[in-house]
Amino acid sequence: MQAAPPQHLNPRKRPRQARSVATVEAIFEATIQVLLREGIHRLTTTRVAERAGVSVGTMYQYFPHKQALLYALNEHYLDLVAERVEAACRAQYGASTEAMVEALVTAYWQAKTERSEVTRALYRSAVELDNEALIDAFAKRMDAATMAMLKSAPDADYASIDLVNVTLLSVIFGTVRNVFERNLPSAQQLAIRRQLATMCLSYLKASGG
Amino acid sequence: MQAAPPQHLNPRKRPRQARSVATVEAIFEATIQVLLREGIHRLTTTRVAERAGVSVGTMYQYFPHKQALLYALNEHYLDLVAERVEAACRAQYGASTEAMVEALVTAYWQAKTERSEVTRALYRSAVELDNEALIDAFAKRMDAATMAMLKSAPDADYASIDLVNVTLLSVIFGTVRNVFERNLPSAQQLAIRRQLATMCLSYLKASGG
DNA sequence: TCAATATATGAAGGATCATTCATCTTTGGG
DNA sequence: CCCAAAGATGAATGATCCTTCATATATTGA
Repeated sequence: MQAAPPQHLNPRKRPRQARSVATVEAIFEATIQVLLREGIHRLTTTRVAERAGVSVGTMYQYFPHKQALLYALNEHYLDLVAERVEAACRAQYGASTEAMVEALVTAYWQAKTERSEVTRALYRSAVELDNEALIDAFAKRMDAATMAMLKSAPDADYASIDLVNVTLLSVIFGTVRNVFERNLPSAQQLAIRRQLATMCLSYLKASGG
Repeated sequence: MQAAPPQHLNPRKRPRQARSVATVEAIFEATIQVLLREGIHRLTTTRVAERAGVSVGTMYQYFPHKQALLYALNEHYLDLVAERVEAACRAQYGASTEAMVEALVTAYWQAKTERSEVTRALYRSAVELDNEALIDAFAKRMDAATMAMLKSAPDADYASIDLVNVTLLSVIFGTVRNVFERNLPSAQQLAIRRQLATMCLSYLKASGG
């Protein structure tokens, strides 16, 4: 995610020695842990530092403030998700519409639910964070990835591919989050996921796929 | 929303005189205002009281603590949304599948986006709030409302209506939220809404509607 | 009109937190 | 081996907040 972060959210300095690289990693990990175990209103710089096994001061060497830490964390996470979806899309170039939809739904769903507590924690950390730039960049990346995939379909000819594409993504991303947040039994989650894929496929077919 | 709130979130006492009814209303309104103008991390009991034109002490006569206030606020809001969707569903008993889907998508979409800043503010207020009971109750109400509507269709016979119904709701609710949060231009929002209705309709048709 | 009850006040207590900075320790290239 | 730069420390500061309670005012039914 190379969205230029809002000025004030820039990291303070980059780790140069192996020691500090480890420190920064520990801080990220600790942030997730605290978020998970204590919730966002108990996510304290001191607590994070403590769990990371460093002192508060150290944290402030790399992040100018708490928000910057959370920003960086979200950036990292979205990057992982984006990469996985992109890879899944690339793998389907020239494939059938059916394979494309299946791959897209599966890739996104898994990326989000594999470590669902972490995902949940990050959703929470993002509230009240100026991360519009992050979300935008993510959306654009996903848009480009799926668009390229759809265009490579040998048997498809969409009337308005932009609209079809943005709809597809909105529906998939939205549904995943909704199911995810309702914390339904996993059997039901799986069933819905299948239905979703079916629904998207018939939508694409009807739209020229 | 009659979900028994977690014990600790119960309101402290009910307003009995006209005066205090007005006070409670003012507090609700003020909470939304503060949430809107200042964000959740500046949502302070003092600030809310100030904006409501009462003293902090007064707030604590009706809400045992901040969380209880936010809980009550969300309860109120979800109630409004639920009522509107229920009414929309009731109005379509016996109608065509097409009319049903259109009505459902429109009702929910409008309920959420009509005062979109308020919706956004409430989404934020709900984070880090023990409102699972609220969400569950809301989901159940919606489930019942749409299920009754679908069953009343003269021309439909769904293989597994439970799954179809829960999928439909997940997709609609999820998509609305996704589009909503991405803050797309309203022309595009409208276009996606139309696509969504189309998509749901073809899904229902294919499922036996 | 007059208690009894309901409602409102807001200063003060107690707690938590984000952030800084003077000081100390470690690292790695020469 | 040495030292300049990098990294780490954590007590202290200043600010903000939630919540309480002793006190004051308003309302209502009799």
